[in-house]
Amino acid sequence: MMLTGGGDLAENRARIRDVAARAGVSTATVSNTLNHPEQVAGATRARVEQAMAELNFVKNASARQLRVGRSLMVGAIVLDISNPFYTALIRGIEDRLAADDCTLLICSSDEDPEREARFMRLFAEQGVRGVLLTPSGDPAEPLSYLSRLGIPVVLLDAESDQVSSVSVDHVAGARQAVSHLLDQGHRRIAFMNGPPDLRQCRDRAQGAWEAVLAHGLDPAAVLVSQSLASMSAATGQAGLANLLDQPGPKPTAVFCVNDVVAMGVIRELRSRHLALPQDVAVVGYDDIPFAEELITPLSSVRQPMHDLGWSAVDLLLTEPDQPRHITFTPQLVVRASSRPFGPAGDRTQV
Amino acid sequence: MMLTGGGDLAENRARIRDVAARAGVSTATVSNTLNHPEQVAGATRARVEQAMAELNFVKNASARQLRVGRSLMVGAIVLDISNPFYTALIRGIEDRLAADDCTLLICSSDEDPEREARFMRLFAEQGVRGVLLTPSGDPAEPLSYLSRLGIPVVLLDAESDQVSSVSVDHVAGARQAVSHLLDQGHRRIAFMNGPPDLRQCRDRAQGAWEAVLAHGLDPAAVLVSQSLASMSAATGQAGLANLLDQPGPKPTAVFCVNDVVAMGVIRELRSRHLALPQDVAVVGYDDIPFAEELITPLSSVRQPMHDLGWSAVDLLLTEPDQPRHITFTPQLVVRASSRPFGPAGDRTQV
DNA sequence: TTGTATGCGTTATCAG
DNA sequence: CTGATAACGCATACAA
Repeated sequence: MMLTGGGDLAENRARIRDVAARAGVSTATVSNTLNHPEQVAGATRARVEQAMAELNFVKNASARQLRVGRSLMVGAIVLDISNPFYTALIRGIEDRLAADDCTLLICSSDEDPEREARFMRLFAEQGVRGVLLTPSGDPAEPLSYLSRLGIPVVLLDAESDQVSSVSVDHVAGARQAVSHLLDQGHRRIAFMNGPPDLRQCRDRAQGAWEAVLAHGLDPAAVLVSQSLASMSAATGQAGLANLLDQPGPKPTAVFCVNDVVAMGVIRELRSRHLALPQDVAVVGYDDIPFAEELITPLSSVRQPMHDLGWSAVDLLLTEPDQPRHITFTPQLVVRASSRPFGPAGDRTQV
Repeated sequence: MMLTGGGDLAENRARIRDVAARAGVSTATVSNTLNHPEQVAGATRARVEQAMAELNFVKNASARQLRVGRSLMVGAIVLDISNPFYTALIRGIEDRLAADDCTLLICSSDEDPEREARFMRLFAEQGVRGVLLTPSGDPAEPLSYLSRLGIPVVLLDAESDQVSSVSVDHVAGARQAVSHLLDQGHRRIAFMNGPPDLRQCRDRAQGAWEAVLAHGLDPAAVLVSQSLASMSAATGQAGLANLLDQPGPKPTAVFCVNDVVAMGVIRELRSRHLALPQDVAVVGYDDIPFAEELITPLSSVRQPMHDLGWSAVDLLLTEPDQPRHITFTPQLVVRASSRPFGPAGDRTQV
């Protein structure tokens, strides 16, 4: 009848029981001191607190969570933690989370639905209080998984009528970017897009299309699109190389699905000795902090990264009866990479 | 005697008990199917697995952890998650962690010892299997806290004879950077350093000093150092502004404690219409992916970010009897920001 | 090969 | 205001 029980890690870790013994009270009182201090007499509370200090008492979150059924953790899945856009988003998330003193379990799906599913399971096993999801593809599957388990979700950059979501009007964002390029006289515009599985990519394609139509031009003639398998500098560079190697008229401008891809594009332009913006203009998306510091400061569509994260958590923790949808409007910031005249180092808005 | 028990979250979540009932076996058999499948007969195992699928069974990590005493999570504290250096490090950490299928709990201390301490407590409460720590100051306190609780630690960019650590030879790194600037003829070099609480900052100061001595010059005359309260673009910019506003001879070169600070410095130079590198040369540290894409490609001391993270986890999970210390040697990458001749857009090494 | 029974550390109920 | 005690879901020793 020898149970091994207890792990090796917590060998000599003080439990509530030990604190109780030392303070000469019951475990219930210790627990109350911890969770309902107002119900404990000042003197006893002091004794208990002293005992806790002396024994280096640390709560056992597993035991607590097992008992109460929910944790103070929130899970978040972002597409790519290396992208400064997502680290800025994470800041917003953490700031709002701190107010409810929850902590964040962040995972980077790297746009891989399988990784995403794995992290989903992890979150479920951990009993997170909720999940913020930037889906790698169709959110239907992860959504039904979480809903079956009763875990609240807020979608980022995706929508569903089942759950709340926070989005950016990417149609408008892309429209601004492409309109701007058309205004500059560009009539052959490459669009380095991400995988069409991502709604934000489809929306940006839509916005680009609309902008061309609004200028009374034929989108099929003006836009030459390329879908990248993932959104990294490397794929952006390879994508543009591929596009430029095709026969036919070359684009005079490139609109990129995000700034990291734009960095790859710029790298490729430079390696071909194409001048930016004289030979080819470039506009990115996200307006990460590095955008304005690049060799040629990059025009970009700014998203309110911090607010996105903040609002998403707010929806999650507030949990309205009806799913709510918040939409932000992005703002094009024009810099030298798409402004043909004036000194390259010249800085303008923002 | 009505116990509320169980939380609201997991209201209708299948437990091992439910799976057992459905499969017509005992809970022990279900548990075995999960953790020791080889001990279960093929037929029963199939029945159990089917039942799990039908019920959407998800393990309860809290209960499991409470029983076995340790979790499969590892905690990591980085100084600043917005800095691409740390996201690259995190990649290395995750890659190694995946091999032991552990998951990562990442927190950004923002160089604040209080935040660091809070996360430390969180890790302890969660019963993490170990901690990777980039300390915000003197590691003595967090170290003794964790050791009291029996939680293994590996230090990053800090050392102690109590625990294993992974470092970079920052003395050598700074020496290379400053030697290079001296070789270019600079005799008045500003050093925008971080807080002296950080060992890596003290080491880099030491390396800078040594480089000047090695050139037979007087460090006090050549180096003008400034300690920034934190290492961000904003503090870097403010620091340089402050320094340039002082009376006396102006520096002709700036060595920055990291690339993000260098970005701020460059911003300030630009706002004063000082040309890079003709008026002032700049060298950064870390060689983040953006360094070579900046307006003027930035010379920087490259650290093996991925390997740093990977090795740290390896030490943590291997847990040698004796603390081990791994030291990497960084490598200066020279780019246009510190090379006075040749066209600015010219790219060389790497 | 499978089933029975027990305890991990905590919290909440209820009685004193 | 405090104490005794039963669960929370799971993994294990041991019996069958």
